[in-house]
Amino acid sequence: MTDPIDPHLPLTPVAFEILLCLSTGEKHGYAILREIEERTGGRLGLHAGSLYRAMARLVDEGLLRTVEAPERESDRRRRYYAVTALGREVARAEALRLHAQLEAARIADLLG
Amino acid sequence: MTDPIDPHLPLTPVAFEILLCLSTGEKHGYAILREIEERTGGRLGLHAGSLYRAMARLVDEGLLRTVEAPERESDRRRRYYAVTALGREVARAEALRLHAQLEAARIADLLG
DNA sequence: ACATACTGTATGCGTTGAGCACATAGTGGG
DNA sequence: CCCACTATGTGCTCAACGCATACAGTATGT
Repeated sequence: MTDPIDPHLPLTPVAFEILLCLSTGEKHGYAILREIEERTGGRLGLHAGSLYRAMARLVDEGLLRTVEAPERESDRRRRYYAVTALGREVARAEALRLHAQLEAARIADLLG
Repeated sequence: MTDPIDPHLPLTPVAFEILLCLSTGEKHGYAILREIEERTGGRLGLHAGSLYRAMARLVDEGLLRTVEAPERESDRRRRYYAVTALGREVARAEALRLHAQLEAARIADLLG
């Protein structure tokens, strides 16, 4: 059978960050931008343009989907996104791949 | 002061794999190819062309350097590579970045 | 009411990195 | 001496991102 997950790997750093961010709840683009900026301490210089394009692509690939804005939302410009079941599986597979890589890094004595 | 490490991050998955591989000793390209193929179980479909081009780029950026072939080497086609001091620092920084990402993944309950 | 700054999404342009096919040469076994 | 395998490398193309820029909605101050 053809694996629905494998062809999406490896995820780009940007794509993986987005999926991680949305794994903890539905959010709109700009909120994701600020969250990643804060979590990485600005180390991953993520530009707005890159983010919105990446999200559009992820929707296209079926890893994300757009959702209705929550009830109390006042700003009608905001577009909310959620991770699909497939997106969650892909993110999990990517996390496992990275985990294996870090095992190798530990063996190579790059970490403590 | 200008940071010599940051501008290299994030590394591409291919570049990081190569640096990891060479962290455990000097090797030639094809050996790296087979080692990555085996370690990732073929999941990272690394093509020869991508590998050699990536290595040339890493040499250009000062993360790798070419070295003399070991004494007992019989196949004169082989070109040996080693990680530079900068390359090792960059690989370490990338490993730390990924480690932080995986922490976030664990919080998002993507891992066990 | 109006100016201004900030929030939020999006597109145009150029560069870079990788997939894939292919080229070419050296090595070793039957 | 074939032929398969090892080993490195190039041409073509496309995907993803950095950066600049555009533009609309929102909030704040005077």
